Amino acid sequence: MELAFINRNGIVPFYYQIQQQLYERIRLGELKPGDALPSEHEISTRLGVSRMTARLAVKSLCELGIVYSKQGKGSFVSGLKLEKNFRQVLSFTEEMALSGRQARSRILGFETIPAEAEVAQALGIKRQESVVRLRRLRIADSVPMGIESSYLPDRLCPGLKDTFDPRTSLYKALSDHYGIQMAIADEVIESGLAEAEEARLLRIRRGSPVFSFTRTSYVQQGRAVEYVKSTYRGDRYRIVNRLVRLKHEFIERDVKNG
Amino acid sequence: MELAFINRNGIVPFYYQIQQQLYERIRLGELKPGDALPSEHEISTRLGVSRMTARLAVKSLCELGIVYSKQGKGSFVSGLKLEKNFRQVLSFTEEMALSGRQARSRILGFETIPAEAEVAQALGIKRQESVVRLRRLRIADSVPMGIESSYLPDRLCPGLKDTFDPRTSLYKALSDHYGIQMAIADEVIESGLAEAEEARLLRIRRGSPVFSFTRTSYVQQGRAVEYVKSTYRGDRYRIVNRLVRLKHEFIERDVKNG
DNA sequence: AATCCTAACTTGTATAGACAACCAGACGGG
DNA sequence: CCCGTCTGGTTGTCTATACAAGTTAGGATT
Repeated sequence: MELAFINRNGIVPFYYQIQQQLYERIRLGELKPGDALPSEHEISTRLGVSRMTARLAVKSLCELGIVYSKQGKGSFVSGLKLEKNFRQVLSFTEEMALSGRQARSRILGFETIPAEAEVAQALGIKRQESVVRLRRLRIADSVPMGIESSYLPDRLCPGLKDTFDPRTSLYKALSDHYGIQMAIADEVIESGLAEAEEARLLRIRRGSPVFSFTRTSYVQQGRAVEYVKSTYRGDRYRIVNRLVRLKHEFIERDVKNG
Repeated sequence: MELAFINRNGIVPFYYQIQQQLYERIRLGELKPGDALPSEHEISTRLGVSRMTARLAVKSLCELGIVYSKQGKGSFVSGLKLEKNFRQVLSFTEEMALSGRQARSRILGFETIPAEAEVAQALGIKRQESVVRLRRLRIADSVPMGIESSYLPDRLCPGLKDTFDPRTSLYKALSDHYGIQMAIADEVIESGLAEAEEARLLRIRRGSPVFSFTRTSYVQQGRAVEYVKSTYRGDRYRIVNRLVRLKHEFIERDVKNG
């Protein structure tokens, strides 16, 4: 186990390298659910970093729900497999990779159109302003899972249609060609029924249960850059989430019944 | 702005007090969306704590999506409102209170029964072992929202039926009478269709879209103490979540499509 | 034998300081 | 005027250390 100072992205922080090493050991099954991670002290002496750096690595895995720490005992691998990550903005492919599935996409449509009211409001632009719409069928292990329609203001990413390589990530294209980096996303999840066209594409019956996701992504200045409406199969897709009862409750108001 | 060492829960960490103070200033509108927070240096000198402590306070607000930080510039209030907290274990009433609604419950059933296979497996007990089942209709602003069935091993909370006051929280009863404190919960969310009895209770049509929640709650030792199956109306209930894009991407493997 | 207590381990909080990376505005030379 | 450079301020990472607090095992005491 060695720390490299450099990778293709330039300098990589120690804590991040340690985080990756630990995750790799978990992913390979060397550390199984319930197993204790090396203690912060052991990591720090073994790798020659300070305990705070080792701690940062473990803490970042905690935030992802992959491990949990108990004061006085140690840090342990949590047995929960995340099928949907509720902490990070992840692309469909990243999400599937986390649960060990092979993701593919089929582009259903890619055009520049005037924004309809709902899209304009979400993106904070005028009605009829040009937006790019990218419609994709998302496929995991050859099974169609969902339909995603992404809307982006054309002004922010002119010529996206020409520069975008469908084999790469949309987020990567936005970052590389336009310097746009997503920071925060708000997501609304609703339960609905498959409409005719959705049912056909997803190979399910009309009226089958589906998830409807509506996601608005923002850059750090708070400006919305992407609005996504998705429909996912209710029979194949489910959301797994781990909730933590915080030591110090963030919300402390007078809530009495429960 | 002063730091108190003690509150009703005992000693409260500095960083948490600072976090609360900052959040209060945001909540009251003293710090508006887009405004810069005091710099870590300013917080540390003004309050007489180290910069790392001030940083911890700001970072915890970042994780909640309430503020964002930019290297070289500062930390800023993000302009987004949080409707539902997806990080903490919250009871129905707490959840409704957060979105400003009045919550009520009607007890549909409360009995001690032998555990069926699904319940036994989730709770890690033998089949046929006694479990308490509490079935409640959850009502928000006089509108029926969902049906919750909680299962608890009778062994862990003998006599719950007698001690439980339906007007108070189940979690509070478990904590007060049995010393049981929830620490972690794993939740699975699925999309489904309302069955006949559910539809009747929720006053919706059979076959309407619903959310199915399955939640297993654990105490810190990792033992399961509660298994909850819920069905919530798809037309009235929705999940709002905020996601954060991490600076260093967690997944760096060969993810090509996105 | 049962109980208490201590020691050694863990994570949690906090300090004081250092340098790097990044940003903006001021300043200067072309 | 334009364009680098400098400079001071910010967050990001990291070190070394210290003590608090929770857990566990084993030894001492009763």
